[in-house]
Amino acid sequence: MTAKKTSLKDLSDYLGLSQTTVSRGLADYPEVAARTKTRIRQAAAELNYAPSSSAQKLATGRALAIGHVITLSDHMTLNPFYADFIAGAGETYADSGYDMLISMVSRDKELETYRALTNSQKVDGFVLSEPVPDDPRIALLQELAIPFIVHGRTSASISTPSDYSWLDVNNKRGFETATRYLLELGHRQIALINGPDWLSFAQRRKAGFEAALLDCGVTCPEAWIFATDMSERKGFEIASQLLQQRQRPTAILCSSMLLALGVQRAMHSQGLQIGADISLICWDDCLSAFDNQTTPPQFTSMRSSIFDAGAMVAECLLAQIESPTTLLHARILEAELVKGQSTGPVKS
Amino acid sequence: MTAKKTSLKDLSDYLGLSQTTVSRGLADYPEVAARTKTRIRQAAAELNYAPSSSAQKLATGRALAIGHVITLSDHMTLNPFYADFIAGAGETYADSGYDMLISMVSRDKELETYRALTNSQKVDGFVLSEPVPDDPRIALLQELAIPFIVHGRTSASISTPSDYSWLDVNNKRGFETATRYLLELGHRQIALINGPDWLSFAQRRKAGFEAALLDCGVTCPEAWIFATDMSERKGFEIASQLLQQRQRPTAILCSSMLLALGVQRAMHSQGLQIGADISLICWDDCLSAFDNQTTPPQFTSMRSSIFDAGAMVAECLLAQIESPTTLLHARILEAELVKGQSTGPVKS
DNA sequence: CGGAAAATTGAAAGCGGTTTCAATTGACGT
DNA sequence: ACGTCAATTGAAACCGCTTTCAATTTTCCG
Repeated sequence: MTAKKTSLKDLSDYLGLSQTTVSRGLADYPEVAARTKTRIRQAAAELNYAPSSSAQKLATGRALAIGHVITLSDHMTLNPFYADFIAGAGETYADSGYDMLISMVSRDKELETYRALTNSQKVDGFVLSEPVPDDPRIALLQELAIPFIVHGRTSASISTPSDYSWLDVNNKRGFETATRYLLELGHRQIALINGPDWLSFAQRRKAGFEAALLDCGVTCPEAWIFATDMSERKGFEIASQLLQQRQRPTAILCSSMLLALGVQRAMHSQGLQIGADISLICWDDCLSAFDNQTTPPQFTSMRSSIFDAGAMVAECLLAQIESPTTLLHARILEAELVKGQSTGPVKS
Repeated sequence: MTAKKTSLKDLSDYLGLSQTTVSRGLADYPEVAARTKTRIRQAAAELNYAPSSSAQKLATGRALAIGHVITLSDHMTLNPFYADFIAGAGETYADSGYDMLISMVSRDKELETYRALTNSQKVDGFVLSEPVPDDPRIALLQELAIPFIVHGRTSASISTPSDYSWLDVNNKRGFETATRYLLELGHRQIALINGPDWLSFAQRRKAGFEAALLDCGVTCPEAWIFATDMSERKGFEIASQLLQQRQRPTAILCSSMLLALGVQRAMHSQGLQIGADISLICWDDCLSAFDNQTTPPQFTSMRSSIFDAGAMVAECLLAQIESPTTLLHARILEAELVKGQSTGPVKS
């Protein structure tokens, strides 16, 4: 019943043309007569022809695919930020005819996976996420000489030219701005619930937080700075503990909306009014599952769409792949302070 | 500097053997002498040889890849459930040497994408998610004669043999059990906040809910049954409205923990105590970002790990691909009722 | 030691495209 | 009608691996 897949040969036989001409016709080469092209296209559609991707890859050497290697941590957690990021990137790939290859591996197989994907030529490039300072993946990919781009960056300052491509949001300035805003509102007792402290972005946010405080001569006890997984539950647990102390903060800065939801729950369960009793600002990645887009928004936040970031990262990478002469990309995005209902002047 | 990728030919030349033997040696064919094999392996490691995947695909006809086509809906939302599901499947693929190919496309390009991936032989099979009754994707894939498995199922009852493979959780029984539990606690005014009503799983959950009610002669006003996107915000909005009615439910059943979090926020903001004033049961997919695993759990829920489901689905599909004689898989999982802090006897 | 059977290894034909270089066809000017 | 040059089309090599079938080498026994 189901005839075998039609190959180029089938198609050319059917048309009474050579494979060469048909191949060219489909690729829209100028030297093929217009009439022939139409004929070819029509026959292709008729026979439902699609070139075998592997044959194409073999012949051209291009895989037309981008790799994302995701490490499932110990608790097998795939964070929702990554999901939105991937969605953004994926859309761009699809629009450009690229495929997205995702490898879920444990951390100990991570480097090996990059190497294998590269050697077997399954992908034309990689996107790295969640860089850590001095990330070994970067060194490896440079050695393998395969194009890649980092979402985030390791440790270089913005102005230092780096030897790899990256696109990052200005985490430091973002939290500096947020902190300043709290300070303007009169807050002096501010706690920070940050992401895992080995990640570069978390380090930068903390730096921004501290810079703003320092600038105003305000200090924050070490015990009020938390580095944690960014889950609702952690937000709840940390805030619950924080709010029971005799001396408690009048404002809290969270590295994600998930954490903020947890904090909110803790506040509610202790009968505290968000915005009135305690102010809260969170980073808002504009995740589709947590939209903070009501007017006014539920949370005052530093907003920067991670979906859009995914799309931009993908674009840069593809540009780099398609024209190898392209210089490295290094780009910083600014997050926007969005005033919502979760902040207010400090209670006197 | 970076030498060209080593090919099989390079390797065999280096060893003074034929490509045939080297190829066989690497694939561990029995007819290759043990000593030769070791020599080959060693040289391969030395030269950092990895076969070109496209050449391999071309020669064997197997892509060693599974496709997941994800449609970004109008709001470009990628739901977090899917992320966990994918993670589970991805892990299985990686363990079996398969790649995961993800295509993010708009809904109108969906079918076309399945067709293209199949025709270009980029994948050996597909995993479908979120089936709708009479899903056109199923018909298409059957026509294309490519292996696939559905997470969920269309409309057949459990016992009816279906003409495609699927793995589903018993949504109907799950919500029937949950509803019964609420009834046992004395609740008679129960509202349902369900997922989008065109999705099969939502229809089944609703059926379970109604079956349990009917069984006890309890009725639920149509206005208390909601079909909605499963986001925190929707949960909040719906519950806010629901709780302001003069006659309000004493218990609420939610199709996801995300919705439950929103409901919880609405209750808090109206000064209601969850579990005491109003009981709440939600479906818990064990998403990594929302763990409900404290003891006792925050929410009473019907629990069934979607990560595990992803892994199981992947296993079934791979089995089907590797031995085409394998019969279709059709398997149902039961969700577990986990009693948490969000339910209590009805207030009299 | 001779020869058949068993163990290894190789040559070459695909797999299904792309691309180089040559061949054919057609148009045009004289 | 004929030569010339541009416009089209083809033949065949090649991409890197698998696999069929044949060739070669060993091993084993009478």
